[in-house]
Amino acid sequence: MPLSQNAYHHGDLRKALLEAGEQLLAETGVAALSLRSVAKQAGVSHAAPYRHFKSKAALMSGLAQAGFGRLRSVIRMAADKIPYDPEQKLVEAGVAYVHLALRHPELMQLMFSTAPGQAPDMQLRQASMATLEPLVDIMNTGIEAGIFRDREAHELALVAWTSMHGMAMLLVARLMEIDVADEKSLDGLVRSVAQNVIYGISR
Amino acid sequence: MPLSQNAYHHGDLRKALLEAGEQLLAETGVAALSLRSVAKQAGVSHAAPYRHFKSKAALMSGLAQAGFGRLRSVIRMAADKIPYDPEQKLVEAGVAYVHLALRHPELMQLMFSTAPGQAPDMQLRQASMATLEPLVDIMNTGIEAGIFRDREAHELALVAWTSMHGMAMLLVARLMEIDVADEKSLDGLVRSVAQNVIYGISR
DNA sequence: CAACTATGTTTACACTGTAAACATAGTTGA
DNA sequence: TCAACTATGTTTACAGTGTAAACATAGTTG
Repeated sequence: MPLSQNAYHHGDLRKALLEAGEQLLAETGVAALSLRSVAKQAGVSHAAPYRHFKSKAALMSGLAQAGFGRLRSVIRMAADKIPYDPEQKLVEAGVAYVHLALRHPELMQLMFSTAPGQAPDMQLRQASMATLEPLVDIMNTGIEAGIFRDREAHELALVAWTSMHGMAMLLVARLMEIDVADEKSLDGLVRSVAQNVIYGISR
Repeated sequence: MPLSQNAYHHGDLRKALLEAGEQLLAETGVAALSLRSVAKQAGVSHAAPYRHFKSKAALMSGLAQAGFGRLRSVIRMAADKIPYDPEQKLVEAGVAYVHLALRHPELMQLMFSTAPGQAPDMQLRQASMATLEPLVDIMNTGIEAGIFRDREAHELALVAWTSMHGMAMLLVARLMEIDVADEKSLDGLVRSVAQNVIYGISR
């Protein structure tokens, strides 16, 4: 039995470690997320992770990449729910962005706290920039429909991304004076900011 | 000599620790910033900081507060340089925000990485929200001058803050495809985003 | 000047990331 | 077939971490 799990060889420890890390991240927070605790959660010795990740940072990067995947997917799903209206697509994308951030604050912090001032590894960078894709798509349809100003879609998408991201991170850090648990007022804030962004990019 | 420095009692160890922390933060990065290294840098034993900060987190919070003070001051100075034009004030505030972030990426990361999902201590929260004040002032003058839309200044300031902040943090994390060292293109990006924000809040 | 308080140091402990030496299982080539 | 090899685990070791407790010293106050 080559790929099965037995006492010694795990089967797919890499995936198991990422899952264990994700769970511990949500439960205990990013500060308490140690390599050793992840290994224990996955049921292996504390040095086993080094066969699949060259350092703790590499494991973290793996978790962050998965997070970016989910973020992009959530944004795209939110936009796809609205069939035609690009403005409404943008609003819903913003709401989805903020909601995901507040449901997984620890993951969000991890994703965007690459060692500051030094480049993240290429895979992580690629995963993060993929976040922009759904926004660029929205902008393109909006531009073609004559709703948004005729600039490069990338430029307009950046405006949307920066403000969504800033809002999400300030909310996660509890640095804005708003009760995050009150979904009514939270969504109101998001829609207000999103609407102002739309004003800015509409013709 | 009551307040002098002698072999045993330091004089003002609290301030010395904050200064040592600030220096080490810039030099070695937030990941390598340990309580013990700060104590050593300040020339005291590794447990001495506990007489002035109840935990490492409290020291970090102190550093973050000082950072918020600098951020607010930099924003205000940038806005004050422009005498009349509120739009231009806003652009310069954005440029200043991003420049400070890129000159002190480690500090920035520290300031906005409060343990996610749980409220920061009141002093830190207060310090962070004071960042909004210069922006609110700009909005008020813009609204009174009939340049910006007649909404609550706070609402408009939030739009500006979120997008400035998002851009700054994405740049610090090196998650945007732009050469941060190239000041020309960096400022171009900032001004582009700022201009779009202004479109959005202008009447 | 005795008691008290503030502010340091020393010692101790459990935990961390990581490297090195070792063990075991699966794969491969003569 | 089975010996060599590789992949993937474990164990042991080490320096560094945050923090608590016991202790030491200086400044302040009755």
